[in-house]
Amino acid sequence: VSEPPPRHALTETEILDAALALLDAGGPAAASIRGTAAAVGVAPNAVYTYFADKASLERALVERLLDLPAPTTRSGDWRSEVEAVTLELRRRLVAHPGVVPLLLGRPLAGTHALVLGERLLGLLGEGGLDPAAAARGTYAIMVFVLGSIALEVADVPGAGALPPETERIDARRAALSEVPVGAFPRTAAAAGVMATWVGTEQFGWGLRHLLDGLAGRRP
Amino acid sequence: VSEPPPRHALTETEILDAALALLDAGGPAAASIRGTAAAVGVAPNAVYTYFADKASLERALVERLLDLPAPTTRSGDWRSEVEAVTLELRRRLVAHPGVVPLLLGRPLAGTHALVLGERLLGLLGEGGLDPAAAARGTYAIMVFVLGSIALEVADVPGAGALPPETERIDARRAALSEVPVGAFPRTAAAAGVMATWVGTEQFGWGLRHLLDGLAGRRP
DNA sequence: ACCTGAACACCGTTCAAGT
DNA sequence: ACCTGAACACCGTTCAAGT
Repeated sequence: VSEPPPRHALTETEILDAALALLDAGGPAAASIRGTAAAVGVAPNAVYTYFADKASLERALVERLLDLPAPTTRSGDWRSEVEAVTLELRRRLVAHPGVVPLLLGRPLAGTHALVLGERLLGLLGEGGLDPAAAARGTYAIMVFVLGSIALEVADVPGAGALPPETERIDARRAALSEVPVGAFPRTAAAAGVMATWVGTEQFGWGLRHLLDGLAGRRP
Repeated sequence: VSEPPPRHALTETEILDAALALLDAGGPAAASIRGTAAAVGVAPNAVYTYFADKASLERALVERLLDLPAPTTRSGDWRSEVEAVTLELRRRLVAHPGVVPLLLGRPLAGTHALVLGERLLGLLGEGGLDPAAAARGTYAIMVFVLGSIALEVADVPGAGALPPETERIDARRAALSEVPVGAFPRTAAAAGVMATWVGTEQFGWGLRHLLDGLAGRRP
């Protein structure tokens, strides 16, 4: 006799999709086990059939976001290639701000983090860095990328998705305009420049200068 | 007639001390309002006399940790001065790993963050960077410092304080030794170097190379 | 194998009441 | 002004039970 089909043909992907949607809509706290279960239409404890605990679900969510597409074409030299791969990583994470705290809260130990590290190691080797410097340089680049993303996502007040860049620039400008000029003259003077540091431009500027330093080359 | 003294002469500092102690002992989740209240011997809702909500308490905790001692002596040129101030910031944050997620989760908008930014702006100005480059460079340095701290703290598995460096190096070595050599040849080859990247040394290495790049100077 | 109902031990926060 | 008791609406997780 054949078995009756299960009432819910639930999959891990379905659960992760629901959790990510909640995260995007409501911020880091929104992706509760109970909320995710409700979103896919099961009882809270049904989630434990697929994930051992909440940490496992979060790990899977992060891992999926770090699964960058394999590079197909070379855009240029090793420097622009490093820029391309880190920009893609940044784009993905900034698109899902709620996942960023989950990424920053646990070790960068997954398969896709290894893939990324291996790729950066190869590119820095191409750049003429000896193996030790390439390894340390790879770590420094990851530090810069994750730090950029952390600061960018932290700047968004509410939960959910990042507002468009023009709004974020206006918000920064408003915040910086309240810096007391007497106590912070340099900050106040630089406020105009600093307000526009939203998005990929400031990221690219800093990364290129870091690569300059790693390559021992004048910017 | 004189008023009777309050039963508990509670202060904000007392509450923050208790919350920090819980954070250091039990990790980010340990500093609950209820736990903190119990630690100082009051009912949970008594905390709301001093802090509007949990976010306010966390903000105060972060702000207190960013209150770096004012520089008294100049250690050398602008580069070593940048290194000194960021090392001090890193030292403080790494000493209280539980606070790091709280710092990374909200905008860097407090008074002490402004003080730090103003100081870095001045130092980069000394280094000959024009105001715009000094402003962008300051942001890049903050990105690198916070990224370093995030990665370092995230690498610690359990809650509470960071274990001694020798233990952390052993743990990294063990984790890296399990990287499949076939799929990740460069990572496996560099595992020996990478295992020892705990602590201030790798931080200083990366920071100096970033400053090299910002200053347009060969390392 | 997969799901549910019910429960346990927690949360942050609010409100009315006490001193 | 400051604190408490009690309650509300949440959590993650476990366990026994159902199919």
